[in-house]
Amino acid sequence: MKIGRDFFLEPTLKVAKKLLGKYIFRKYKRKLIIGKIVETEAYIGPKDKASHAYCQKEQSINEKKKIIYKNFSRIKNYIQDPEIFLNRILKLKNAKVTNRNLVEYLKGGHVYIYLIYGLYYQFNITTHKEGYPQCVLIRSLEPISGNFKVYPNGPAKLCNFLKIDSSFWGHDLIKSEIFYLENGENFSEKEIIKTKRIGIEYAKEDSQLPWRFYIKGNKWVSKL
DNA sequence: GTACAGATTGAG
DNA sequence: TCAATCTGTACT
Repeated sequence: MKIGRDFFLEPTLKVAKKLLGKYIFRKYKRKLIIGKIVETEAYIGPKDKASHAYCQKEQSINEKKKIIYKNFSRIKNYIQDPEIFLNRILKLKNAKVTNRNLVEYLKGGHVYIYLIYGLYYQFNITTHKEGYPQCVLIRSLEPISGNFKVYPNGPAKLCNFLKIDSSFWGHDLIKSEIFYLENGENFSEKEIIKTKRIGIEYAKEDSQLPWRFYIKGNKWVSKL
């Protein structure tokens, strides 16, 4: 069964754990690529120093508006009332808006994908209510169907496996017929390993938060 | 305008 | 350990 909107509207840490064991379906060239999520990380902006929505210096309202207007055509299909969307973002403190991270402010169930190091894509799913920049980074999949020569055991590698790129920026996983999630296994707290997140040393004390989750004993969890 | 770091990866 | 080289930020 396809996963619906409500699944993604819950608190981000809960969603990050619930996503373990769920299936990602991707229709590509008349074939179905399937992967089971085995590793995730939560990013809870704007208070989380590791989040793209975190800013040390407050961004001006005019600068935020400029970026939202500039990118409006890219997100207009995913919001109901532009006025409400704008006001929610503008009243949030210490929240940064960029051309890249704007989709993080959409309600749960949308795709936040971006290029990192000029080479690799990172696939995140937005969580929580509209106006709050929170998401879950999908770090590793267990391949169920697809090209088994392309290992999906890493955040960039799984994008290659799923054949997704920046064209999916903002994509709605709930309404989509070509890229969506299906229900799968549920894991208890003791079957879920919690560690600090990877590669975010710059986030100071927040780099130590236990917001990375993976299925205990699963061989497809990414290597460090 | 220029410099630099980053939610990574595979090769050596 | 390093290079691949895009995007955002903090400087000049």
